[in-house]
Amino acid sequence: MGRAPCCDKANVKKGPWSPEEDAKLKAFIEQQGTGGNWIALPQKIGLKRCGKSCRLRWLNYLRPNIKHGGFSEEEDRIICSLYISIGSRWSIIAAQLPGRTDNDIKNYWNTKLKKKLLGRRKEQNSRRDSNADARNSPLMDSLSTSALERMQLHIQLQSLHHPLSLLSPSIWPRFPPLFDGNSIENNKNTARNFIPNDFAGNLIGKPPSNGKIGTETDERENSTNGLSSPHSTRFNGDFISQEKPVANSGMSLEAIDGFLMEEGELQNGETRGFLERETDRDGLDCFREMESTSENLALWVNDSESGSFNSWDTAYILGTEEYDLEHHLQ
DNA sequence: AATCTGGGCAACCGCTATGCT
DNA sequence: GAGCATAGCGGTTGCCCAGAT
Repeated sequence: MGRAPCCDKANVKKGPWSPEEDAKLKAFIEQQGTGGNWIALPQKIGLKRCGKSCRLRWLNYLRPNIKHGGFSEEEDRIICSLYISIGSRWSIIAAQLPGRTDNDIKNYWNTKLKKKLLGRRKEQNSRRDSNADARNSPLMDSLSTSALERMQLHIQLQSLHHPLSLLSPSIWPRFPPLFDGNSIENNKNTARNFIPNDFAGNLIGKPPSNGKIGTETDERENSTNGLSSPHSTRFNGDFISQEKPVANSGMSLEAIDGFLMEEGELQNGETRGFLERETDRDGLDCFREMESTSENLALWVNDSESGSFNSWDTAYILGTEEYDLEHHLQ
């Protein structure tokens, strides 16, 4: 027998929220909080809504200090930086942008930012075709969509800086890391080198107590009234502050700025001061993923259900020097 | 003016993680 | 440890609207 539904689907209203519903929900939560039980909340206040729907409405729309639209360039860069590093972990990305919701960022990325970054330089298509053999390899097939997308972004970035590099028959041109020199500590090929500092220090620094690869839990509404601590994210018990945006991100904002170059600069082959180092390509976990696929598959956390790899999880493993791999693999 | 098309965004769905008994 | 309820997350859907035809 399957699990009982969280609500009576037949008697639950769907679709857009009315101002009256918003007012009811907002007033109740502001006065009494969620009571730690979203499922029971709609009944308490006489809303014919699913508890999950109430939670989503509160988190994404009614919660105080929510910002909608009008993303700044600084926010663009942070989103790009984190997406390239950790992929579509929207809740984590949102944690670094106070007032922004994961849904908002996800929509913004899917509808605007991604196109902004990937849609440039259509004339580069023929060059990319020259690498078709590499892209069609079994190795590439085993990579997650997210990793491929991030790799595509990085390759594009590479092509901007070294236009001839994509003519190379090798799929492993030298990919300079997307970091400034300050964040690279001892070049130990750890995730600390490419995960923004807050993550490296507070999220990756400790192995999970249960030996499982980390999962993150958004704690924004876990307080009793759902109002306090609107920006703290838990990762296996370690909290990171969301009050401190990644201004000191390990990934140089100037590097991300390269994504946002205007077409004229591209045409002129100009760059704006990113990708100065030529030492390695370990700056991005999408490449780490590729290497792992061919050589170190055992290090990977393979989600056999979905068939996808999780590059953030890998970043966790590789980024934790003291982490016991054997323990993880047991 | 009517219809079509695509973008933007709110909301929903399904799955996994977590906590409790 | 098992089973269940709930929370949370990310992907997807579908509606609305503006611009194009």
